[in-house]
Amino acid sequence: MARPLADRQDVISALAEIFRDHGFEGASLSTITARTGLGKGSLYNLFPGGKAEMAEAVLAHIDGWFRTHVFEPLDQADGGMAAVQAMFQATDAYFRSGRRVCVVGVFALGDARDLFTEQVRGYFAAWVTALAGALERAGRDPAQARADAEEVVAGIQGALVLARALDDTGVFTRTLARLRAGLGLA
Amino acid sequence: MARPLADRQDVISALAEIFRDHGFEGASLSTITARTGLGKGSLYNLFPGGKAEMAEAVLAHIDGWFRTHVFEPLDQADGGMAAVQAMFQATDAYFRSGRRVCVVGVFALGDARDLFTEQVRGYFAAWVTALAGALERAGRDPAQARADAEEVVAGIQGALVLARALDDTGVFTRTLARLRAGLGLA
DNA sequence: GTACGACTTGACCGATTGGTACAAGAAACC
DNA sequence: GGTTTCTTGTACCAATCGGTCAAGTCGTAC
Repeated sequence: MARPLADRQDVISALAEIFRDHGFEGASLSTITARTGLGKGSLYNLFPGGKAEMAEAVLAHIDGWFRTHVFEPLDQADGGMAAVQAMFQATDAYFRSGRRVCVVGVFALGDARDLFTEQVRGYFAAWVTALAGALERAGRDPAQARADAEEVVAGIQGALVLARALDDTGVFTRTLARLRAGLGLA
Repeated sequence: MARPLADRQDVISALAEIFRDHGFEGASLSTITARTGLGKGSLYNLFPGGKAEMAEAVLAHIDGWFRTHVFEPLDQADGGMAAVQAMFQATDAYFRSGRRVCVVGVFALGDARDLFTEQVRGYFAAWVTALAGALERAGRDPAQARADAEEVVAGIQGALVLARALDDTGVFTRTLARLRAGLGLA
């Protein structure tokens, strides 16, 4: 146990970018070894479960990030819209205004969904629920709050698809602004 | 040249469903032969370019469908909103209320985007442009029309992601209704 | 300095990938 | 029936896939 355990987090971050760019099937072990700089042995030492465990770690990492930076602030929101505003800012920063794409979204559309059903479902469900809760506390009736929340989350995901397809980050920025405006935010 | 050319269209339709379910990388030739019922020989006879040509044919097929059923009606719209209404209906029918996912969207997020950049870009660009045009003729100023069009197309794509992730077609139906309402439609 | 053990490496494994070659089969004309 | 033309299944190919593992490397403890 000599080693300082090093950089599991760094590896996971690198893996996240790889899965983001190539999807689950598209990320071959050779790409992974090339872009992480680690040999297969090291990878299987860190993730004995292979690619599936790597992807799981990435999903857990993302889930953790969103939980602390997005979901929990929304959960703790009092009746104001500050947390919702903050969510938009965090989202824009995280996705780099549409230059980055959502790994969970990529998995959701691809074959990988069947392997990670629960984590994919959980991520989006948590997001919608947290946002709906905050909107409800801000005065909307429950049904409206949920509908608005779904529209925002779907809008963000769709904007990512469009931004990537058109190779135009403007779409993402504009859509985010429209969604914000739709909730009555400046 | 004896054969009546048979069923290329049928094969393309089957291929579309395969790529829809598995993405480009995920659709292996063995799945394709299994689900189309055709041997490799037949497939390479129909599509000498292999998987790439199959995907291209699928994209072209989809593009054709949307052109005749969505884009052109929008282009020919007079000042009314009937064509926009029709678009929503056609979209809901095509995506089976979210049970089906958008092949072009799947390609856009995955590795395949780099192989089919132009077709992916073209599809979404045509959709946004056609819708924006119809909205503009219905009285919106150009910038607003384009923003609204982007929001609708992004919203649809995002709703597909969400519906698939949550395994809940309700999300798709509700989002479509909200988007319609946002344009002032009943 | 030596022994230990966590970590890394890269050759190697069988399975599967996309793609090719080709012989057998089926359909239309004579 | 014979011939020609096209279509089909299948055996095969090199390359690559995800994954394994024996052979090391190297920092630390003694």
